[in-house]
Amino acid sequence: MQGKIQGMTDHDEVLDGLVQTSFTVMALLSQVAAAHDLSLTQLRVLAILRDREPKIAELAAFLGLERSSVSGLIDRSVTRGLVRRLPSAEDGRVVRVTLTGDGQRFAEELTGEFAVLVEPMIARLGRAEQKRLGALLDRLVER
Amino acid sequence: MQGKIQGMTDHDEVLDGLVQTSFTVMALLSQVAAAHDLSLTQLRVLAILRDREPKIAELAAFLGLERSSVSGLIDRSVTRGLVRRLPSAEDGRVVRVTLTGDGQRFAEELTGEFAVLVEPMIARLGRAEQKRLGALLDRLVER
DNA sequence: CCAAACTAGATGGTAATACGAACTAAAGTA
DNA sequence: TACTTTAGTTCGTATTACCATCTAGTTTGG
Repeated sequence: MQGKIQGMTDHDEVLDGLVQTSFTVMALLSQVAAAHDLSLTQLRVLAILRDREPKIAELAAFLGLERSSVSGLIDRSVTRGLVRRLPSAEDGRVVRVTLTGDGQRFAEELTGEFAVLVEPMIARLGRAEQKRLGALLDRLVER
Repeated sequence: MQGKIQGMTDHDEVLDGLVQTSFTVMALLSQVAAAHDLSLTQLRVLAILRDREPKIAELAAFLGLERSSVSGLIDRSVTRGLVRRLPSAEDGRVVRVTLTGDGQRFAEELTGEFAVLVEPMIARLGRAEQKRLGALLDRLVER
């Protein structure tokens, strides 16, 4: 890219940094996904399911998609054996989505691959800076 | 979301923060795009063209897409009068893509709307922290 | 200096998303 | 029990991106 642009306020600089960083991160995620014939959204679903067992509607809210879209999304992952639909005991209408064993292993693998790809980026910062960045980002997305 | 997860190293925390932040930023960008009947990619093209006049191939490399995809992408933006194809004088094969006047105004507008949406996020940090975050992010994506 | 090889971009066919509207089944409510 | 609401699915449609192919302009080698 082109580095800092003249005449930028601090505010603009954060803004630009966030956008640049986000596109870079998304590109790396897409790369991992593509390497395993997954869409970015499918990758995201696997990541989300690592520590949750959401209903379809919750998953939709999480992803910012319509329920109908998620339904199809889950279909494809079920077909690949990565994910399972569990009927809910309390409410016969709801479905809980969970990772299968394969899905879990796959999700770990993908996480690892992503970590390897981001590593060189993160490594540009020293330990202390990493810690500070982590804390700042956490505050940004908190709640 | 769920805040910090136990047993995370600093390293993992940055990683997680980057992903969370990226998805949030992308969601805001998508929101701006959707409000104006643009795809995220189209929005991105407008942003890129604000300070560049790339050939199709360069644009493709930038976006991480195939040239054929970019060709269609530009078609749609041309139809909307936002963008123009300029033949190159030196090489009769190449096309330079540039913003029209409308496109420029539109791009400014979109940038402004995005800034408004991100503002509350950034405002969670104090001035000094914003500055530090900006600097750290810049180092991450430098070059 | 002209034919062959290469390059930039466009086109056409295909597959994956995502949406909205309509539908089914299960709860909740009056 | 009938009416309404809710969860999820299904279906038809539009958009997006890919790959393979094609066209036109450029470069190179004989």
